[in-house]
Amino acid sequence: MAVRIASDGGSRTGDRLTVGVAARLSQYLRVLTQARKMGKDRISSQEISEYTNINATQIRRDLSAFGKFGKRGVGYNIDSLIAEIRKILRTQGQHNIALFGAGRLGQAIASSTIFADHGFNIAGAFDNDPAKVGEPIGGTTISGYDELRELIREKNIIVAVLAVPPDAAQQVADEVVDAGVKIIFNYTEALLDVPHDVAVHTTSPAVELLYALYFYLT
Amino acid sequence: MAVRIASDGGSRTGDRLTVGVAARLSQYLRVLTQARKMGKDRISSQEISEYTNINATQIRRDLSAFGKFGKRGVGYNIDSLIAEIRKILRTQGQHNIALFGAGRLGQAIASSTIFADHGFNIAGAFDNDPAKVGEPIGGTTISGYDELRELIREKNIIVAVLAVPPDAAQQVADEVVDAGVKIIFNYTEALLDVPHDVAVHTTSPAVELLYALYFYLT
DNA sequence: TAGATTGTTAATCGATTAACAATC
DNA sequence: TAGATTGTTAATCGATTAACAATC
Repeated sequence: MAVRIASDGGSRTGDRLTVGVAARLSQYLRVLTQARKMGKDRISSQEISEYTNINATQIRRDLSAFGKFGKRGVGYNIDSLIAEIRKILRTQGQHNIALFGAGRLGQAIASSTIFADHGFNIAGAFDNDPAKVGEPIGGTTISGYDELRELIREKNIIVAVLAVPPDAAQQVADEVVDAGVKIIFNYTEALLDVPHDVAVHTTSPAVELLYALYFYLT
Repeated sequence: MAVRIASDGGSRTGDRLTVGVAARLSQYLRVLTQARKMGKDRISSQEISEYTNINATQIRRDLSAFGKFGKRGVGYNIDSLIAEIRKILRTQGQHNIALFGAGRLGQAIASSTIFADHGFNIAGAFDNDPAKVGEPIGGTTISGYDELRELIREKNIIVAVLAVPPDAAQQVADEVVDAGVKIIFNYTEALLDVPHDVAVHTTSPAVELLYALYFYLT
């Protein structure tokens, strides 16, 4: 467990990060990972700011609460900053996740590097179409829903990604929750009812557009 | 233009919403739209809270800054609340958007209702594969990049959705910006460099998972 | 009437920002 | 040395929350 620190400017309460800080650190990680992929070695708070729309002072403030990771006049070394943030977020290892739905969206997800880039390994994929069961998808094979419980337990999966039709989403959510999943990433527009100890994250591109449009229109 | 209001508890500065309020109102709209689709007529701030992870008091506070939309002891009428929020966000009409990339992800986007549900009409779709040009996708037809400028001007498009391979993303971004697009919704993990008057929104499911995982692990 | 839920207040806490000395 | 950028302070602003009267 982490060391309890009394005064840190609000980034931690007790030994837990605040929601805001954890969200921002994750954003920095996205930019750093991609910048490294593009061959960059170091980056300034100003550059991170341009890609995240988070104020540069806020970024330096967030980071300096945990140590002096930068070099004045130079910026931050990307490799070491990634390592530091991973340490802070305690997400250094690999995590197995399960994908539900092997349609166009599911296939697009499985063949992209968006999850793998951040240490998430698609360890199981499920579809209710018998014709798809046994077919390869990404680095794994499509399974039927009858193998769900066993695979989730065996691979120690706590994250489920839902890429099923919206009218099937609640049923799949019920099944994965029952099998022990604690975090659901919902690509459908369905509103999911889950127990309080399960977290649901729903992507809603249209919502983000609505709000971007407001600032364009005004 | 809107009426200037002096004192409203911080939800507006001058006649513009603050970023936080606009983002939350968009979230409420997502939940309301989906709740209506599921046949509900009214909803309480507590229910909206459960689906958005935004505090119920905050929700009532946000809404009451613009009028008394609810009924004590009853809740909010979904249809009228949707209309009110659309009025506040000035997004009552239809908006034409353009989709770039007609691969699995692009096809999944075009055939889902996530954009249509919020008034976004995919008025153009582009792919650089000549074999795909002319094929139907969603409610439109795939065009080649040579038709880009004309179509964007003709259909008055200011929003581009990027579902292309990551290594093509910057080039497509450059072209759409040049053609007049002001908002880019980026489904790729690429970091996009654009002029300051263009807004980029990047989806990063893995980032949201990292951060959800942190709160699960601690 | 009794129960439920809004609208609103007041207090606290975290986020944001400008500014600048320190230093690479 | 000159230029750049971090680390940090101080001040302000917006978000969050509990509590509860109003009222459907």
